[in-house]
Amino acid sequence: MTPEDPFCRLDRRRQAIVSAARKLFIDKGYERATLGDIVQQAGGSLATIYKLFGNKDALLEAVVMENVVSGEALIQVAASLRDLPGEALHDLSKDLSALFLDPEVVALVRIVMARSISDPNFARRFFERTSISTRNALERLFEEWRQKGVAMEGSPPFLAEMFMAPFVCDLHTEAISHGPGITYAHGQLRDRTDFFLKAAGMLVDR
Amino acid sequence: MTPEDPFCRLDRRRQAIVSAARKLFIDKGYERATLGDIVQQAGGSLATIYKLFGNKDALLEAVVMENVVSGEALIQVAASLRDLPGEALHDLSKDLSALFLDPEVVALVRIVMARSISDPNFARRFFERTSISTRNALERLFEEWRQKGVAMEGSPPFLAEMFMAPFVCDLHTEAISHGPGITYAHGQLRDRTDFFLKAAGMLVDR
DNA sequence: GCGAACGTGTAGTAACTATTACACCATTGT
DNA sequence: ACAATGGTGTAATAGTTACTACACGTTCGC
Repeated sequence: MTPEDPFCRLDRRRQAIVSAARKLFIDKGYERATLGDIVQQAGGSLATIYKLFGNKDALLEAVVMENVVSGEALIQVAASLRDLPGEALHDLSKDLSALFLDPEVVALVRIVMARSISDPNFARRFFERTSISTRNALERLFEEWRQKGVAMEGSPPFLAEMFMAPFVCDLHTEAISHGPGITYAHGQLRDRTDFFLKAAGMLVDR
Repeated sequence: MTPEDPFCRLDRRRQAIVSAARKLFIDKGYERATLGDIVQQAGGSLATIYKLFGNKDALLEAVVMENVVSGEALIQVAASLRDLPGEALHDLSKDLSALFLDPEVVALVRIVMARSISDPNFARRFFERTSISTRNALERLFEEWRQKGVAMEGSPPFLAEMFMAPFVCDLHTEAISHGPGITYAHGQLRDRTDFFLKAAGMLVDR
């Protein structure tokens, strides 16, 4: 009658706390979300939070690092499904924009950027596990293509940067303007990618 | 013996307060910078702050809005000094990157993004007076060139977005990674602009 | 010089928050 | 059933903060 996970109650509590904390940090920001709020939403007890995390900072660390998503996987999938680089990049631009504009991701970026003022290292760690990791994977992909003989103008790091810039720019815009979400006009993502392909000398004729 | 500005003491006080507040908001963030800190640094009295601004939020508003810088002026200057669009854009890329990576600008972006969580309208106003205003000016410039017969592929809004993306991306990176400042490798800015010019079909031969 | 407007300094208030301490239930292995 | 472990609920602490109230000194027009 107790089919509980092997990590019985404590772990469910932990998940409930992290989940409630994430919601509240996203809604009100780190400083304005109080531990009282979190306990009220997660149920359980304040003492449990301190047993599990030690302090509020560590709770934020857990919330953020458990929700870190890199675009690395997307890149590998897009590259493996498509033979032509152009097509792979078109797919990738759709996936990347969806990932970067996910409201939870945007909200996390806001929180981390706020925190970066008083804890620069924390922000840098977050940034390395998300954006930098994505850029590195893209860089490796360009390098791989180049070695297979795909024609391209510009070094892989440069191309990776130029390909990602519009998506990072969207993420930044969304995070700061706090708008209702960016929606792409029909063909806009395609135009972007074609723009990149042309400049990179990777556009297969017409 | 009193060559004070016409706006005598009160205005000097106001400037001292805004200046001290800016420094402290930048160093510690909005929430962690206390009015006590500000009074201590600016001299004067807490009562004066409340007489001048009413509350802490309004002080932030004053600090941020008095330091808003748009790239609009840079665009007009670059356009008027150079005849060839390509050369104007090369100049502009240097000026824009310098503006967007100015440590004070980056720090303000961090503060505003943090504040956007609890005051979305404030952040949107800031964003409109900086990034959007710059993009609009760039858009008008492309439109002007087009009407003068300059060949280009893509609509002015699209081109403006694509030209600005790498600079916004740098700003975002700098704000979140809190690094020691981005320094461009020799020729990197030039490569970026050439990359854009080629994709936009604006590269004059060779 | 004088009086009034103007800033200043100080002290106080009321609210809030992270963190700790501790006495109760509940669940579990035996 | 029983003790022990583990989580809960509550309450208290200690520190901080935005904001207010007020009496004192300073400046300025005249």
